[in-house]
Amino acid sequence: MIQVNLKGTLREFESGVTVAEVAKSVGMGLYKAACAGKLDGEVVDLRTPLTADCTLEILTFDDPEGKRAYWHTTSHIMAQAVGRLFPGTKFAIGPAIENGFYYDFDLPAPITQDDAARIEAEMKKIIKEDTPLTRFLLPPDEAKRKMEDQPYKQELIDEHAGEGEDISFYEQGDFTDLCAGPHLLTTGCVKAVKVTSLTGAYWRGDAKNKMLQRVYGISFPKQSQLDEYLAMLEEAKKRDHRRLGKELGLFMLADEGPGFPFFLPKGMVLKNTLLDYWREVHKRYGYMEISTPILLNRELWERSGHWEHYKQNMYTTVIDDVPFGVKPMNCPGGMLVYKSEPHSYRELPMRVGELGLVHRHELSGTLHGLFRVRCFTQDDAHVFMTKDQMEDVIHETVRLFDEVYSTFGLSYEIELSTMPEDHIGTLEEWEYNQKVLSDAITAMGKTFTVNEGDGAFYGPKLDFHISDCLGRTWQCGTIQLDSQLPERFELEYTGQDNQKHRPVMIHRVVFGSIERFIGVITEHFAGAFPLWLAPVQIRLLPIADRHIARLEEIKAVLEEKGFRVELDDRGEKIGYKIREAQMMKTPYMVVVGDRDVENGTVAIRSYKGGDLGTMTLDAFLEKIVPERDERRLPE
RNA sequence: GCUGAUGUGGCUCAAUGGCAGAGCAGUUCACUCGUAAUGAACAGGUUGUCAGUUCGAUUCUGACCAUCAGCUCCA
Repeated sequence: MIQVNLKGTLREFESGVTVAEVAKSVGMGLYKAACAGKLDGEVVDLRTPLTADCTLEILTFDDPEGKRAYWHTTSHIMAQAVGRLFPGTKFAIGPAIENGFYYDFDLPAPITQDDAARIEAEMKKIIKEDTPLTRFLLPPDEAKRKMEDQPYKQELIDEHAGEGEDISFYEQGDFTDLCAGPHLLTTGCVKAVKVTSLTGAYWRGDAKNKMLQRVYGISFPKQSQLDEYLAMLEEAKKRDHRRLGKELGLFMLADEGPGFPFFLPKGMVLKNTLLDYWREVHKRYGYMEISTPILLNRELWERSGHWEHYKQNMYTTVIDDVPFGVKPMNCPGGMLVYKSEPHSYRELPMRVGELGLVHRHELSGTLHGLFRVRCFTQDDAHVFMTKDQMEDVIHETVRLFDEVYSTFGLSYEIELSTMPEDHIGTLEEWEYNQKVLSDAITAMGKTFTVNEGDGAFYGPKLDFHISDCLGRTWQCGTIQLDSQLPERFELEYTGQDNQKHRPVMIHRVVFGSIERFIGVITEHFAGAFPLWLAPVQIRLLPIADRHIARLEEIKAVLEEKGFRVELDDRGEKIGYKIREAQMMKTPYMVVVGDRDVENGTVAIRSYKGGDLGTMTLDAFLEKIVPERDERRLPE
């Protein structure tokens, strides 16, 4: 007999009892919902036998690991369905992902959108068949024989062969796949499924390899959960910044300049308001501001290393027979500014900001609204410092990030990106700088994940991925630690000891790119910006033409207080004007009719709250001035 | 860049190998109205571009351009 600790309760079982059987003993509900087990902290398959005293937790769809097992099983069901519908299919891989799963196939012929419906129907059939999944192990050579007509599986087996362990397989009826698991017990445990999209994807994610067909899907234990998920996708579609950007008149893109956004008057108000805010914050944190040229000669880019490591993304031209590069980053210009005069240790840390317009030739297929463009404004800054100021400067920078992001109600996750293959500097320098970054962030009580090999070519970086209200994440801020450029540009400061020393520096952006940030907050707020950001803050709506004069007086008062106001003097009914102001997501509407002119009042309507009733203009101002000045978020 | 899809007035979308249509938006006129669409009239298109097939192409074919879903890449 063995003792199993189930959520603090000790239970006795025969040795060899499986995780699934333990779940069954607790109750059918948990047995049916079980996706995997957590045995002494390790995720295991439901078929795993228990042979010693242990602590066990039954994982369901509500646990992240249980969800993975659920989706992974659904991906096997999809593979089985595709195998049945398209004989001769070669199977690649089919993992669970953040939202659902995919499976990559090498198909005899390309599949179309109609096939997606057929695959989904076949999957439902397999679910109905309720076939058990069984698990078995084979040594590598036998595994290869079992998968002899599957070239991609052969490659995967070869990779595992070196580890000297047997290969784990799962089988469900007419479909077998090598897989470490864990998996559900039968195909019938999966309830609601949906094939979400079809696309191409390279084998092993390498553009040199063959492109396979990737089929994405998602599944849930209840139809209602699937419906909810699909409704969430609809909501995300409505919030798409490309759609809202058009509807709200913020920006446009033209065929004549792919990836080069045009800002329209309302978008320009938004952009300038963000930049005003940025300047206010950075001034408070002791930053200076500079501006460096967009075009600089090739010799500079060679010195900075960009010519060697970033040329494929740079636009170039020739002026008076001299080759020039359009800046893809602001740093080299910043280096020249630092070098233009001698510096003392007393000036350090020296914080130099630049709202720099950079151009990068991104691949055409990667362009995406304002999220991925070929020309954007970085809210860049370089902080030059001594080595022993590094930690303080990083802390101060993270505090600045915290302040800015919380102003927008955005939360974030930190990623540490380490040395890429294509880099400058020694391994020792990289490791030292990576440690400085990770220690600094840990000392602040913050956690981070590591993104191996994803640093900039000149140094490691902390990337700030901010998540919007739908839980999607976007990389915006980054702090990059750089000891290479100061070396290459021979930057110096005079120390207390009257000797020349080399400073270190960080590159950092908070918004990342103003363009991307505008896209992110547009989706985050669903276009209904907080009062301080709204391009039009108040719209004035006369009931009839005779009320226009009174609203013109009100307009003058509001504008005098610095508000952005529009008067809708068209000869339309009040309902029509309100509808339009609502659709433009205008925070406040001021309605004036006979009653208001007589009583000296205004009728206020807010975008979020509807009709707020009648008040004096002063009372209205008392409400909205602090709302704007404190940059309050919408409720 | 790669794989697949798409491209019709400002927007959303119809239709067809034989004169391209609707709603919204726009303009004009009437209405002067109290919290999400007043009515009428008018105007608006070389169907992404360039070739080809055809008596005739917006429709079929090809190339290119752009966009979309992903891959790769990235602020």
